[in-house]
Amino acid sequence: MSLATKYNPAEAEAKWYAYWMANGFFSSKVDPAKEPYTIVIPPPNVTGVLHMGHMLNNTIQDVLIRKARMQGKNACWVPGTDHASIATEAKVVSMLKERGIDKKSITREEFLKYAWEWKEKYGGIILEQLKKLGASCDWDRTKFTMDPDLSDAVISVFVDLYNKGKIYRGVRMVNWDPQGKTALSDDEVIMKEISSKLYYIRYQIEGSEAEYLTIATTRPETIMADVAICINPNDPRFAHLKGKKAIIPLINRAIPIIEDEYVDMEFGTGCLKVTPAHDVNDYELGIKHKLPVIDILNDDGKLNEKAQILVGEDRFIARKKIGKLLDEIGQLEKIEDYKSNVGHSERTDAVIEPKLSLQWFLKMEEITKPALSAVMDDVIQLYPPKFKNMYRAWMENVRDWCISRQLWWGHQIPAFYLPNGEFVVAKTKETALEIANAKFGTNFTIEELKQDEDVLDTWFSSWLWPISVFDTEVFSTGKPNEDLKYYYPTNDLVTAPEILFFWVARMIIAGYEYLGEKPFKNVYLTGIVRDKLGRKMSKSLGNSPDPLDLIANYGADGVRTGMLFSSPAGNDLPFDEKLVEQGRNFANKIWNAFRLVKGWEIDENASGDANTASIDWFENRFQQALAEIEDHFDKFRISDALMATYKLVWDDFCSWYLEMIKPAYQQPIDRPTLDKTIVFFEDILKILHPFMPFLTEELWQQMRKRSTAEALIISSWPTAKSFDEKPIAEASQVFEVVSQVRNTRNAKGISPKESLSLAINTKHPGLYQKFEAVLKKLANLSELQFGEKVDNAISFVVKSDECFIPMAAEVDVEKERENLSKELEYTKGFLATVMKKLENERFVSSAPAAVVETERKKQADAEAKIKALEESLAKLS
RNA sequence: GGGAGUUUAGCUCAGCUGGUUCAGAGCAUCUGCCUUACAAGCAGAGGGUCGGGGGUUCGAAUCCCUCAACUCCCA
Repeated sequence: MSLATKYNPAEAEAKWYAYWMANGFFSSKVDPAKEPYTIVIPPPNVTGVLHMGHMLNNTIQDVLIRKARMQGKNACWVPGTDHASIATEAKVVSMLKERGIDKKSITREEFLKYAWEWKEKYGGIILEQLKKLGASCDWDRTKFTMDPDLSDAVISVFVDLYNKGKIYRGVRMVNWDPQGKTALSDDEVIMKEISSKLYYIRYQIEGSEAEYLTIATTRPETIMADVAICINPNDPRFAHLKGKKAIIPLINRAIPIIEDEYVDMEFGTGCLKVTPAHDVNDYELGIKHKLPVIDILNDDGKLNEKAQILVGEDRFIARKKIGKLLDEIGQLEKIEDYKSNVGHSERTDAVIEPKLSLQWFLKMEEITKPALSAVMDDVIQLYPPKFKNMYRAWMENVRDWCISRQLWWGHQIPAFYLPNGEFVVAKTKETALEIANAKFGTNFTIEELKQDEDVLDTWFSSWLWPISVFDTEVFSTGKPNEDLKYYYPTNDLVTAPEILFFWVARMIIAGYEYLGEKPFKNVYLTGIVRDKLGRKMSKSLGNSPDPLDLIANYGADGVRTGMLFSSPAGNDLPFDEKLVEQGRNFANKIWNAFRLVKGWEIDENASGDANTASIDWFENRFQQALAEIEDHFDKFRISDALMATYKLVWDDFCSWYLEMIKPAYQQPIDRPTLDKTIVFFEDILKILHPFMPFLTEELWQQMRKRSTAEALIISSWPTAKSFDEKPIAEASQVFEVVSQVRNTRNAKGISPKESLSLAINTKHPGLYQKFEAVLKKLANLSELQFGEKVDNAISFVVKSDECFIPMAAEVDVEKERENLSKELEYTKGFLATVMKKLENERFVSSAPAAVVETERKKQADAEAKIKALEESLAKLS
């Protein structure tokens, strides 16, 4: 035996990945004769590194694509990355900072040069890491959202939607990240519960020295931006204040007291300060009551001169100082502890500042309609379907999408501002100039046009991904190319529920808007990978293992199966290294099964008759398991498909089948059995391949000499055939007898080496005779007899068959009686529950015939078993 | 505050439109084994009032009501 007792993954992984690549097995070309099966990768951040979430997500995609490939489909998995504006720009800014360069001191062009350098250096590392996992992407198709053609597509779409009147520019309250100095979409804001303080502040009533009202606020630093105090018109406490004015403390500016039922009389003091520039609700209120807007904060979150006091102070420092100042002049009534939900930037974690600013928006109301019905009508299927509700809630209450970002890294908005204060949207500056001069009858020069400084939200490019990876021109031409016609719509999308709205919904929107067709048929939503304590794995917590270390320690196949053991769709995966250990052990088990089979000598003259029953059983059992596995795959129950495969391989193939046909030590095997066993092994390698590509290819190639065209990765998936339940049931009855004999050994402390004899009192001796060789081998029996009564024996009952193991030593009759009685009691109890049903007239008359029939069968089985047990008991005396 | 989801063995989860010994699987635990494919293993075993309560039904983990706990989304 030349093979090591332990599988060494590292070597196989490097070898076979290179082999698959060299032979172009991952690549896909349009072929109308074949059915396409397409997945587009959720593009990871170009400068990111592989984390556990990617591992789970991409393992699932690879399982799906490898299976489809083996099923003869034209499998195409398109890889790529996105430019992740905010995250990447933040990284570049801090890289420049380390080099002593301030972003403000350099031009946009210089900055972009650094950014591209950064991208060239770190970009694509993540794709190389995916190869270690075994990802069988068509790497020739690798795309990046800022590739020139993909960028062109983004710009075309912007211009198109603008021309259709769906994109507009407007002043809106946005989520402002003062640290990243950019607007964020609602989805990029994370709400966190924060302990803060509620400040109770007194505002003097104008024209009355002693009279004042009190407001409660968590943001005292914004009082200088107050433009009104609002009371509820139904609130008797403040009726006397109607029409009067209040004076803002510290700056002594008088503001009107207005009335609106919006004010909650229960909350705080019932008086609300209205600050339209710094609160979304106040902004709406301001519009309703035609109030002015005073914005006292700069883009960086510091107070500006409109605040009059504390100019230049940071908002949080100002908050504390205002509190102190108010206290000094006696206008601070009290401070209470208070918990509130405060928005934080997903990227920088800065507290979000509601801010009025001029941004670009996409109107969502009309454009989302086909995308909503596609999911509601299951034209696009979500797995698990529970996410439909969430999807609908979002789509029905969707707000216009703020698509501009105050960044440089990304697609610069193609809007050009003219000296006359107007602007023109066009793909290029040249076109913009033509349009401008034609429209306004002007003679502007190209130098006079100034392009919008902002870039587009990254999602505004990735929402085109399932289209633009195949065809970037269709957005302007309307004519799909051959690739797009063939591969679109794609089949399955595998992604995280967190981005169901950000990305999945928007891809659906774009798909219908530009092709009138869904971008994918199925959306498989994975869970979040968490640590043992249930925390999300993150770099900042340091609770995530390095995926590449895991691969090095447990093998890619071990990690892949480990990730899938416990990850039903949509459920979080509480990661435990035990799982990948189990995966590794499984790989090793298969490896050793191979060592066994590979080590057998052949006796060409030997007959295989003794093994025909075993072979017949496994053939049917394999088909039964295959049907089950296919069903799991159809329903996207990937972990269940893996578990069914795992049990078939470990329990049925290794623990039963191989033991059944295994020749005695150093004895040869017969040719027919070996040939059949190798076919079984090959089928097993096939169904394992999507989960464990490396190990299976390695063993496949060692099994026989293979040509390139015979590689496992492109071999054909086993064909499902109908199967016969009978041999499966017969074998399981025989296995039950084997287990009972082993159990008896265990209970009596008899060594497995000591052979026993067995007598069975049965109406079906043929069943046992068929498996006689197997029974003798697996239970270590010297003799198998059929007959009525055996003296001094331990007995047990399987189905209605009495089994006796004669003992050399005296059997403890009382103990045996006790055991048999116990089982008799149980069976009688069971029979009673069955009879209760059958004696119930209403059950017999109202239950379906098949159900009644099974109950009758249960009755017959139980009665037979009771009879056998009673006979065994009688023999004990 | 509004909505959704979850609750089944120590852990992670199956259990489809109520009815096959339906109370399951994997892991973990316990017992005995280094039996020449595999100790990363082999052979056995134990373990749950299906969150609580009520109802519908011949029959409920499954359907309805109610309470409780946890999670997520939105405000």
